[in-house]
Amino acid sequence: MALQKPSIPKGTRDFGPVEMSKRNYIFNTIKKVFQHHGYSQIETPAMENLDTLLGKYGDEGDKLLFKILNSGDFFDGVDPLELRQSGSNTASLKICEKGLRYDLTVPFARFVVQHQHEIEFPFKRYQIQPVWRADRPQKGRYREFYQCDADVVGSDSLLNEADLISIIDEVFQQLDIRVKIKLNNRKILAGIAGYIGQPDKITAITVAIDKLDKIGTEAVFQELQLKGVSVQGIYKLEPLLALSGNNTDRLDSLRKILATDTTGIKGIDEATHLLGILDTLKLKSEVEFDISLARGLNYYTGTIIEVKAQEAEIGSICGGGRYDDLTGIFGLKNISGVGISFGADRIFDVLEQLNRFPAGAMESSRVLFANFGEKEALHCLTLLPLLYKAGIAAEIYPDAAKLKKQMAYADARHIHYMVLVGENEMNEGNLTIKNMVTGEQFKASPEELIKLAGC
RNA sequence: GUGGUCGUAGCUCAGUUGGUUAGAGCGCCAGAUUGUGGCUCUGGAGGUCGCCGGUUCGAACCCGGUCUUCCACCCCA
Repeated sequence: MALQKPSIPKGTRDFGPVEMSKRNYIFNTIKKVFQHHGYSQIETPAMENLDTLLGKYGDEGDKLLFKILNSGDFFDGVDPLELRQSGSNTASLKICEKGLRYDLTVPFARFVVQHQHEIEFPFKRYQIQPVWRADRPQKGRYREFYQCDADVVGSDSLLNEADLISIIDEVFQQLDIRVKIKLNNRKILAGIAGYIGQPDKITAITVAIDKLDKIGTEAVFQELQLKGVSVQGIYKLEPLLALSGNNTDRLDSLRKILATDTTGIKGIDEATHLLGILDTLKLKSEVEFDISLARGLNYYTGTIIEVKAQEAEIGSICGGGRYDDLTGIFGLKNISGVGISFGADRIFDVLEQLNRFPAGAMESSRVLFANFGEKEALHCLTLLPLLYKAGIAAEIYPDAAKLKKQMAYADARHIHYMVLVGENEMNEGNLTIKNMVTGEQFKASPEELIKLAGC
């Protein structure tokens, strides 16, 4: 067999020990905050039935689904002629019944409906798992990446939104990333679409104005025209996008403009109420009400949340929102949910860029016993359990290699203490401890080692 | 899905109009130092120039295809 060059699929990555330490630092931080706020963990399978996934993310989303070819003879019972004529998209549905999950929210909705009788509502769950998108990779954009989701279903109280936003605030506080939390409300966007007389164009309008700060007002108007929004509509839209003042000012102005639109007013009420709650929470992060925030996912119906890193140029690192009827499609009506999703991989990129991983994020042993030979090694092996019992990560170098090599190994792995027990130490009944950071070296007892390495 | 871009040592990258034996820094290994890492010095190993094909007396260099990387759209964490 010809030697084959090993490789992994486009848009996927391997993670080495150093990267995993750093990733675990992110996951652990997020996980801990989720748990403190009373969320319980669940997991769902990597693959879902395709009909669970299809139609939940819009046409674009459907295209980005990875589909899994049926096992066995997938052509069995399929008319080849019909297959050929139906086009590759439709054809794929005839030979694939499963797909890789695209996010964690839809599988969660499925989970809630399927297990509704075992669940205590309101149900607060968190989930940290990879998702897959058949997108074209770019920086900060992968085909396999992790999402860290927290959702509350079965309660439409805005306290849930506030709780999730304070989670966001806490997580980024702990990770030492300065962020801006942007808020909007889908009902306001619907109200705007109604106000300018084109409620049917809500998607086109939201997608277009979402690009406002990126491409500017002119380009947004051009795109709107292209999408069939009338000139009068755009004329009415203009002052809305130009609103100024603080969050409250802008909401108040909006309230006057959208006065006759009940949906719009409801959205404004929600946003105002939420901002009021957040005010009393005294968050560390800046919270901004932003009318141009749209977010693509079709299922959002109320609050929309997006988080941007202040110090790094990267897409959003966390997003979320309220969806009133996600479970409805699976047969469970009147269950409202709200959730957020941290993009762990982008957060990784931000921390890497800002060099903000703490030194302690490097997981490694704290103590390395040098190996001077069989007899000495056995002696060290009897000491190791003492360290383990004290919760200290420790190991012995497996080979009686040159000390130089063993020390270089400790150095490379950032091991803090090297313990030397050779013939002399064994006879004297003590240890030589070398601090690999300061370089100082001294004799001590095992108890002193534990005391030293333990803190 | 559309348009572009990149690929040379483990890593970051040089490599002249196509011309003999493809280089550097870092890293790695060994020695200077038989129980002492980092710093220094000396030496060494390491290459299908992404892959396949074409043009040519001759290709890392030119052409086509393909895979990968990154970028702009689209969309998104």
